Amino acid sequence: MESKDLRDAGLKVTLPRLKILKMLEKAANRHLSAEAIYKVLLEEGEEIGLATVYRVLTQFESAGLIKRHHFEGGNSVFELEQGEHHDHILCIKCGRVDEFYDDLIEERQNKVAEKLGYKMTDHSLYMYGVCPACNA
Amino acid sequence: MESKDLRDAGLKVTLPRLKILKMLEKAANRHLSAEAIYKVLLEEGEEIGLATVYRVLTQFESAGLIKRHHFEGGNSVFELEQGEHHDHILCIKCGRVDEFYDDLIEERQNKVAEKLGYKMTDHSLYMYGVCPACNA
DNA sequence: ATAATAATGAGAAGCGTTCGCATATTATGT
DNA sequence: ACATAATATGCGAACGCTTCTCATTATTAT
Ligand SMILES: [Mn+2]
Ligand SMILES: [Mn+2]
Ligand SMILES: [Zn+2]
Ligand SMILES: [Zn+2]
Repeated sequence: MESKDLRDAGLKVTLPRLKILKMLEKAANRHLSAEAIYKVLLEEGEEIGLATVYRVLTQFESAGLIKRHHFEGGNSVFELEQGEHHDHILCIKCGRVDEFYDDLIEERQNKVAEKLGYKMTDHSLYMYGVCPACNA
Repeated sequence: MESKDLRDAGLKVTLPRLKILKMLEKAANRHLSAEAIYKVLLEEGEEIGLATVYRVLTQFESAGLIKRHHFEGGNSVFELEQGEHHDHILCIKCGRVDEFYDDLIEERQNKVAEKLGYKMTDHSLYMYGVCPACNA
């Protein structure tokens, strides 16, 4: 239940927060922009402001409920945090996003950071290309 | 000589282009923002507009003379293209940028793209952490 | 030199995002 | 349930980075 998730995160249970969280859980596309979320809510007849969407998403991020990504070209996208880390590959033709996880890449990243004397806190790996469908 | 580089790229040889290219070649910091380049040129007494800096950098990028990076947090940075691809690790405390290249990571990326049926055109890998100096 | 062509600087505009504030909603204690 | 305190909301203005517009100036080809 979404209300519990919000309370656990120390956030008041409000309509905008419930709607946004539900949308991130049910959306066909796992990766949504603030603008996209805002538009869908408007179309569903909600009275919501774009500033609220941004505010709530930032709060969700701080609370660890969602993750923010900076894909190439403009705006941020958000996805539900579901424990397992993964990286992304994007189609430059149709915008499709696929997820992957590669143990060896993760391991080598740690090795590189260690060799350079860094204490790594985060990393982002984005790959860009043409997806199978767009190759036909 | 910079004039030749510009002509080879099909660009007219102008003062702003020469200055910017020279700065990218001589700068202590390999990774410069448009704003940073602009400020230095102003301090050196040049009459230049920020719009020109942005325009020229975009042209250099199209001509393959430089590479643009979108590091976390705000503005793009540019560096001279010198043949060998590399990735970056950034210090979140002092902003230091280190470069690295890992054969195994590159290879695994290709494997991942292949498995997912993508024709990869590009990738960006940024790692974030605390550098050796900032750990002391 | 001249004419044709392209680049420049200045400021306005664009875009995604955040801020400020008066109003509305939620949580708390009775 | 009700009053109260605390917090969140929607709106519009403002922000920071980047691109555009356009009259002026510089570069190239003749
Ligand atoms: Mn994802
Ligand atoms: Mn570099
Ligand atoms: Zn595609
Ligand atoms: Zn550092």
